[in-house]
Amino acid sequence: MLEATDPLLESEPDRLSQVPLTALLFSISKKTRAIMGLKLVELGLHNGQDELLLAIRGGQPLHVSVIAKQLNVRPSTVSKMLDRLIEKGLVARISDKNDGRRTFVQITASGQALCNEVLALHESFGHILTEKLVGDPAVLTHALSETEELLRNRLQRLR
Amino acid sequence: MLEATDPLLESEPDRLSQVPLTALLFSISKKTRAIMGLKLVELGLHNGQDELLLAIRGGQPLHVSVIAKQLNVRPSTVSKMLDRLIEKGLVARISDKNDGRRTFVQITASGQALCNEVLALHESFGHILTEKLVGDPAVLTHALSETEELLRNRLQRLR
DNA sequence: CACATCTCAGTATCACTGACATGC
DNA sequence: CGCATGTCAGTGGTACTGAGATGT
Repeated sequence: MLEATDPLLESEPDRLSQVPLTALLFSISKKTRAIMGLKLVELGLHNGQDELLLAIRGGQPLHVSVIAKQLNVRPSTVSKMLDRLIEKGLVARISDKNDGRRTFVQITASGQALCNEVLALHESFGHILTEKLVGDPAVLTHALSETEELLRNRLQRLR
Repeated sequence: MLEATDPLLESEPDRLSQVPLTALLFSISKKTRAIMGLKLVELGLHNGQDELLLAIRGGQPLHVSVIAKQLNVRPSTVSKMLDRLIEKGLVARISDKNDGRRTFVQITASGQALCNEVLALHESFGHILTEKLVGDPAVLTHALSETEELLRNRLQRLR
């Protein structure tokens, strides 16, 4: 159906190969999100909470604004997410004694445990990706790596 | 930082290249969604409405359940999205005279116009992806194509 | 006082479930 | 009647804006 390797298509990449490329990228994004959403529900999580958990899995407390920057969302969004994660006992708010305005966020023991499950999920997801891959995984990784960098730069410029 | 082309990494792909691969994929998904979300707001759209519009851009009316299947969501979700898109004058509900239970969804003229802007957006997005790419675009397209197919199969099995 | 940080209230949207009306 | 299709009500989550509280 898709004939990316057809040399004829490369003669006019500006018009022919871009729309399919973006269509692919959008499709991949939506499906990745959808699949992860289904998997995360099994862990009792929703579609952005894993990212927050992973951000603080190191154990050292992070400030709300730092997390917000990392997740590319507003501090108020993080604050509301924290309410829910705290209710589940996965994270904790800790006041910063050096600066009363700031709030530290720390992962709890059960949050850490869940985090490991999330990581296992990621690994099994990677398994799916590579096990049926006919091409070289390194090629895919490299292509995705480049794509990710482009998007990261782009997003920073837009924010 | 990432050394995907290092042959040493390929010796044990099961453990070494999977987590980075999924991390990349997740990062790409989130960033694509974020960037598109920002762009769509400029068109007065939100993050899933473009997909619905594109689904019916052909002009021929589609049933709600068909659209739902295409977007991988429930018919009730589509129904609520329709309320909002109808309010903006982008789509219309049309009753099916052959089957009173069913509802056709058709794009309006202004919906079609907006759809073209969405497509232009996709094209410019593709431009971003390819213009700074050092490798062969066909390689990237092929890799993404394979990834998309894997995810599609996986999502169908989970649904 | 000006500024930073976070929280809170309110809004919009996606997506789900479950109940219901309608029609085959 | 049983089944399918779509809508509606309600819930829960992300994410935003803008207003406030608190502290530097």
